Formats: sequence, C-alpha cells, structure tokens
Amino acid sequence: MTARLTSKSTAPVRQSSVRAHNLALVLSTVANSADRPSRAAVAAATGLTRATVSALVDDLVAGGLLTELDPAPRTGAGRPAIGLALTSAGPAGLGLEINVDYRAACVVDLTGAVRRRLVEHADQRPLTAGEALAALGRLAARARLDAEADGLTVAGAALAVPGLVTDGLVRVAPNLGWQDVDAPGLLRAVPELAGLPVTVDNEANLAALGELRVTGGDPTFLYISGEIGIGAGLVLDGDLYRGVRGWSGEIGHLTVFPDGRPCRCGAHGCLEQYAGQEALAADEPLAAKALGIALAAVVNLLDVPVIVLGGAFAPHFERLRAGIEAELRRRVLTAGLAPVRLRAAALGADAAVRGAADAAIREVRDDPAAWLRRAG
Amino acid sequence: MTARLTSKSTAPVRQSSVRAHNLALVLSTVANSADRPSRAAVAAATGLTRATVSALVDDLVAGGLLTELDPAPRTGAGRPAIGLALTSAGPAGLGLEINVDYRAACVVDLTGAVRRRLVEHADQRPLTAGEALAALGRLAARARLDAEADGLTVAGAALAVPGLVTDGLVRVAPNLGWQDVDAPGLLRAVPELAGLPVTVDNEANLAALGELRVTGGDPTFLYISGEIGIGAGLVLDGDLYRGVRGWSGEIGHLTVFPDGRPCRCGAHGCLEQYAGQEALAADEPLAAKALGIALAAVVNLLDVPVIVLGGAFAPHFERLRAGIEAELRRRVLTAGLAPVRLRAAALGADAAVRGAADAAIREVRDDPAAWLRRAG
DNA sequence: GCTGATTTGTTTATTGGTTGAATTATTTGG
DNA sequence: CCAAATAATTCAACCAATAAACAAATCAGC
Repeated sequence: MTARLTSKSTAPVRQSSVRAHNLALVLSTVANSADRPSRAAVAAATGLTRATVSALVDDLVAGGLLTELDPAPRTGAGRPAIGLALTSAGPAGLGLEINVDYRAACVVDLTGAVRRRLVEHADQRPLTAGEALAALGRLAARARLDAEADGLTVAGAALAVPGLVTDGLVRVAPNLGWQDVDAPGLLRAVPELAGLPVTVDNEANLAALGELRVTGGDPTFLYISGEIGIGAGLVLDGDLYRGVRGWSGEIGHLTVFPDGRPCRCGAHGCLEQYAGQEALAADEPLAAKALGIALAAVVNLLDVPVIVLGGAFAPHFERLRAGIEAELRRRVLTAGLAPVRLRAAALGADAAVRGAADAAIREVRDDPAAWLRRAG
Repeated sequence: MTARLTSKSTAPVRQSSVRAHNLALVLSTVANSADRPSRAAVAAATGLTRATVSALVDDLVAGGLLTELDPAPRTGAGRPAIGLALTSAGPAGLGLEINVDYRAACVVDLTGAVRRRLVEHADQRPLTAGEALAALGRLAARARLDAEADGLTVAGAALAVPGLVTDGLVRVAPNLGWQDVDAPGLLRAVPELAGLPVTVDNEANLAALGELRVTGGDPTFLYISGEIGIGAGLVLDGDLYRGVRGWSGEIGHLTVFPDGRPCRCGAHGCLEQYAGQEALAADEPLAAKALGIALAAVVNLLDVPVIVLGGAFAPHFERLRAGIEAELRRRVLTAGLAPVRLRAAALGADAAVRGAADAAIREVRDDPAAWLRRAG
C-alpha cells in the first residue's frame, strides 16, 4: 500500500521530501524492531525494495544514526545478515527543566537511554527569570560537555516549565512568578549553548511524552500530573496535542462541584481544590470522586482508552484507583463497551526532564534528513 | 520551504505519492482562492514551479476536476491569464441521513454547492434497520439518478446516524433501536448504489464537518448539537477528531452536577438532563449554566477557540448566550488571555446530511489522484 | 570437502516526477 | 509598430525509487 501523504501542509513535495520521509521510515522501523533487523528485514517491514533500503541505510550509517552490528543474529541458510541498530554514540537530546525548587538537565541518546542527569535543588522563586535561566544554562552547558566527552553530539534541547507556553514564549508561570519570558532566547545566550535549537513546553506535556517512550504499547493516552497545580498532557496517536495556542490540558480547573470550594483561579469547585497536592496529603475523601468525574469528562469527550496517573498522583495510585474506576464506570457512556484502563506512571519525578530530552531527540528521529544535512 | 511529510504512516513513499500530494495541493489552492487563480498564481501560492503546476492542472482539467474559465480576470500588461476553478459538473458527494422521524439525501458538487435535496418524513422507529436502510437506499438511488441527469458523477456516499459508529458498523443507535448494523453493506445492496463507496458516521460529527465548510475562517472548533441527545463534533485543524474507537464527543453525558438528576445512562447530573431538548423546551433555568460548565471543561482541556451551537440549541442561542459566556469567563483558565468565541450554527436541521455530502466529496478533494485513476 | 540451495546485499538500466532555463504566446503602453 | 511584461509550454537535466540481474556468504546433503 502506498502512502497518501495528503497531510494538510500547504507546502509542495519534491523528491527530496520522499527521501526524507523514507529515511525516517527506515530509522523508525529499526527503532521499533525488537531484534536487530537486517536491511532485508527492514525492506520487508516497510514495503520498500532492498535496493532502496540499502541506499537509505548507507546514508544513515554514514550520518552516524545507525550502526552495523558485527555478530548478526543468525537463522537458517543463506548469506548472514548484518544487524542494524540505533547508534548510541551519535546525536543526543538535552532535556531541561526549571521548577519551583529545582533545576535539572538530562541527556538521552538516540536509543532512548539516559546518559547524564544533573539536578540542582534550590528555590527558584526569589530569582528573576533571567537569573534562573542563566543558572540552568550553566547546568545545561555542563551536561553538554559531559555528553560530548561520551562521544555524543547534542542535537537540540527542550525546556519544561510549569506554565502556559505559546510560540516559544512562556506566557505565564505563576509558581515561578514569570510572565512573557523568552526562555529559549535567554538560554541560547549562554555561550556554550550558542547555535543549539531550543524549544519550551509545558511540563505536563513533556512528562506525557516521557511516559510515551516508556509506555510501549499505547500511543493514545491522557497523562495527568499533580504538582503544585494539576496538569494533563494529551497524547493522540503518538503525538502531543497542544491545542490551538498551546493551552490545552488545564484539567486542574475542570469544574467538578459547580458550587463548591472557591479556587485561586476565581471559579468554584475546580478539580484542583479536591485533588491537588494539599488535598492528597490531607487524605481528602473526595479526591478520587473528583478525579473520576473529571477523567470521565475527558473520556466521554475524547474516547481516550488509557489514563496514566503521574506526578504526585503516582504514590497514591492504589488508594485512589477503586474510587476513580467506580466513577468512570458510572459516568463514561461507553464504559460497558470497553473499560478505560488506568495506570500509574512508570517514570517518577524526572518524567518532565526525561520527556524534554525525548522531545529533543525525537526531532532527529522524526526527521533524520535534517540531521544528515547538518552533519554534512 | 519544503514539506516534511513525516506523517506517522508506516507506508513507503514513492514518486507517485509526490504527484498525488501535489495534485491535492493544487486543487485545494484553487478551491481556497477567492478569485479564479491562474496557473502562475497557483505556482506562486504553492511554491511549485509553473511547469509543474501546468502539468498538474492539465491532469486535473482532463480528469474533470478543474475547468478553465474563458473570460479571465484581467489586470495590467502581459499575456492574459486563464482562470481556474473547481468544476461543478464533475464528481459529487452523496450525503445520507437517517433519523428518528425522517430520511434525507443531499448531493453536493465539488464547489460545495447543494445540487439536490430529498427528504422523507416518516417515523423510522417501527422499521427494522434493514427496512429503514432499504427505504433510504431508494431515496439515495433517486438522488443519484437526479445528479447524473445534471451531469454529475456521484463519487461516494456518507451516512449520518444518531449513534455510536466503529469501523463502519453502527454499534448502537438507541433512538432508532439499532444494534450492530452494517449500514454501508445494506446500502450497497441496493442495485442502483452498487459499487459506490459508502461510509457511516455519527450525525454530530458530520454536522460539525458541514459547519466547517460554511464557517470559513476557523479550522478548529467544537460543534455541539442538541437533538434527542446532545452530541458534539470536534474539528481540529480542519479534520474531524473521532477518538480512538470513534466514540468521541459524548458531551451529553459530561457530569455537571455530580449528585444531580438521574440520567437514563445510569449516572447522575449529566448535561443532557439540564440542556437536552426537553429541558430547553421547558425553559429550564439551569440550561445555560450547565452548558457553560461543560463547555468550559472542553476549552480547559483542549484549548478550542470557537464553539458553535447547532441543532436544537441554535434557536435558543440568544437566550442562552449570556449565561454560557458568564460561565466560560469564570471557569476557563485562559479566558483572560483570549476569550472563547461562541457562535450559532449557520446550517439548520440539514447540517448532518449536508456534512455527510461534504465528507463524501472531501475524499475527492483530499485525494484527487485516486479519482483520476478511477475516471481513467 | 565439494555442490547446490538459499538468503543477503549491491549494481545497473529504467521509470516517474520536479526543476530550471529557454521559448512561445498574448496583452498593454509609448 | 515596437518594447516591456506576464502567462503558459517545451525540453534537457536531475533525483529517487524500482525491477531484475548479479555477487557474496552461508547451510545442507552427499
């Protein structure tokens, strides 16, 4: 079957786009293979011819994205295959996070392995955005040097922040006291990071992306993270849904009890008042019910088959589970047809940094042609 | 700028895919141009060369999708341009709808003009699914013949039903008394419809798609329709989001008052109990508040900038507006940054049939290469 | 230990599709 | 009537995938 490629892009397609797509296809096929596939196996899996796959693989090997494994896995007769695998010495993603009481950096290589992890505990609130980002920049520079000492090349960085992000601008991060901060710009100002592509995103979004890497099977799920606020990251078919302006996932302010407790946002009965970190710590009896009501809304609306509880929810998972599931059974219209699956997050407090690093390396995985061009 | 084409498809890309994409690109560029663009204008708009555009346009003209307009719009010096426009005599989409008290068919041509509209009022509930679909099939056959008399060729059909749809199967349509009905199969059994590609979808989804065509500017919005139940269709960036199993948009069973009135679904406090057709007719005082709470949830979750009230809500729009907007202002976290826009639907009761016809003709617009292959 | 079967990977000619430059066509303005 | 300008077409070159033939490296059987 041939691809349709009728994506909504208004850009023309040339032959080089074909190559770019097929390079990505080969790379992801190798990445998703359990064992080390041969060129022939990749050809069979993708539908491309062996000749084409050979040419593509040669480019990817030359560009340092794939490696040929000498002791190839054998079976039956015939010329022995050459195993292919993602290289662990090529490009790497640099994940960064800035939060209320710590700064963190994380380096992930193309295989998804965490190669470096640096954390500095310190209250960020007394600092200006510029000061905090300068300090984070120093941490990032150290991580980059460390990574390069390991033979890695940092291809790009992504920054996780607890706030609303639009067009690379942190519009507002209440818990940090930030407003309209050009975080990527300030980071790139650090000499050791000059020229590095830097993106910013909401921490819940990136944590969801981190969970995706670990999750394996489910490409569509809602990740809900309880930190100071409650945020959610929605992954639809392996891609983050960010909303039109990047302001999606504000599940903490879903109304669960319309005339309930007043919330700092000005409304009444927000989920955050019943299942926020303080409520959880206080063993608030309504937490599970409130979560169940809010999550049922998400499922009714979006038909999300899996919900992952992360952040501060993860440690309370077993306690909350029954209550949430009871509400889901009652309130989800299609619960009878297929129950919603509830899971605790596999990653802990470092989900967001980890996800940020994944997001950065993902750019290379999704568009290897761009990397090959850069690498020359 | 070149397209990346790194869609998640696991299919290989060949040169023919490039042509398919660029054919669609040219067609949609012509469709979205206010005036009749020349080949040169299309080239400038798309980034393709004039030579390529000429070749593509020739194919589209030969295949009966575009027409050259003799009196081209003139300006300044130089050889006069040949205007291009979608043909109104080529392929057409056949929209079908079956609902509690009527059957309907609708033919829309490539330009989006409604060319035929047939409605039969009759209670469908006493009929079996087979009987109802046979009757609808006769209506569809008539619409098809009428369309062909007008020089149109029906390219495909889409059917709107008030129920849950998965993989072309109507899993359950409570108000019709249907369960696990292979509606496309039964329709194709009608001799005059043999060989026609038929799809099924939920009525709210298709109504949303119908509204998209009329709406013009906003490619992302939530359409909410109050019929017997309350359904919603979510259009993200011009495409319908159907959920993983096609069960999205069940907004009628969002919880608005957790311990409120019992609902036929077994839960308590569902939106439907406060803003359903009966509640609206009875001038239920809580309708606007309930709608506001539910819609605020959607916006917080998905960052949808526009909400369209359709179906039974449209006539009550002015009465409900202030109440809904007040709740949105209170409960949407980002309301201060950019208010949610609320609109009454432009289409009336025929939104779903109309949307179904649009969905059918959309297939041709999105993949003209397939049509050209079929047309020979 | 040789021979044939088998599978992997590469080479080569062909095909399909876009590009860029040159060419032709048709108008306006002086 | 000619020059400038704009539209559309033609044609050689290029790029990428394909199909088929070919080379390489192993196993199985005698």
